[in-house]
Amino acid sequence: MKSEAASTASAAEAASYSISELAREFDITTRTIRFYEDKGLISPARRGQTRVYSPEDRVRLKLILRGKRLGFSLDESREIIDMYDPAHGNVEQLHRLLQHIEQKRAQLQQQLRDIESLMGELDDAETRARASLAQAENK
Amino acid sequence: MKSEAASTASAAEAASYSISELAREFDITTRTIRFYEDKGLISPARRGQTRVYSPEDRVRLKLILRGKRLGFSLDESREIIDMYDPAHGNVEQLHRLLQHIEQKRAQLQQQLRDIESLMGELDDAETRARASLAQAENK
DNA sequence: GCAGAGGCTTACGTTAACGTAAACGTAAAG
DNA sequence: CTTTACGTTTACGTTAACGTAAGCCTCTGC
Repeated sequence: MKSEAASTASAAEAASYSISELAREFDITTRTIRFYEDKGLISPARRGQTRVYSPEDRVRLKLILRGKRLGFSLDESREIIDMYDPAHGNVEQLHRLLQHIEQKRAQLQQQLRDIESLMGELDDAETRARASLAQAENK
Repeated sequence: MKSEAASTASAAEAASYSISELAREFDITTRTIRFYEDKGLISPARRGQTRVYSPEDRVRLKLILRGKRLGFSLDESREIIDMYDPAHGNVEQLHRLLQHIEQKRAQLQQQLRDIESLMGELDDAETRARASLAQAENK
């Protein structure tokens, strides 16, 4: 039997991760992970002094990093993560949440358009570059 | 006859823009535009001291802002803009350019995947929020 | 002739997102 | 028993991307 995930030994003991394990997996530094905790984006458990990360913590980290790839600030990523929580109390807050979701959707749609046009331009640039290359070779 | 674009009077006099015109159009400050110039992203002409922006300058500005929406740094945007220039000299540079284009494409594809998943999660979040709302209303 | 309305330069200030380093604790390995 | 590996806190440093403000031209309308 192959060794299991990271720290789980036998049955269903809910895997946990050390800070350096996560750092390695996502190619970031431990400093970065602690920084995110400082900013209130993750709240790992503690065994004594040492941080112990749950699978949920790991998912949060993933969401943060995905946000980064999309150019989101940590505050924006926090907002998005909060949309996931079942913690939205009253009706007014729910309405605000829905508005917020709509805004994010609009932003993502703009990004889609931006990517589409940029992709086209990259195609053009490649075509021109290949043309220049061809001309350079048989000159 | 309706008044033409910004500063062009009669025939084909190649429109030009003042810094504040561009600032208004793109909803940024003049400081920001000058900052981009400082960083070598735009190089407007001068009439005396005053900056005079051509349509090409305006396009560059647009590209920078699109880059920002995609989370690019100014350096990255500069690289992308440079891909457009017909200034790639020798063969080696052309090969590097092609590699660069491929990298950007890969990055954009990752962003596409990220947007897709985030969109799906926004849908889920909306569904849950609407469910909570419905339950709150007929409780 | 002077008050605005722009425009310019120079320069210090600010925020986000970490980097870097010091100084210390602890547990397993040789 | 002392490396070695990993963990912790605290704190100052750094870079990008502007914001903000001061001080100074210059043209246009009244």
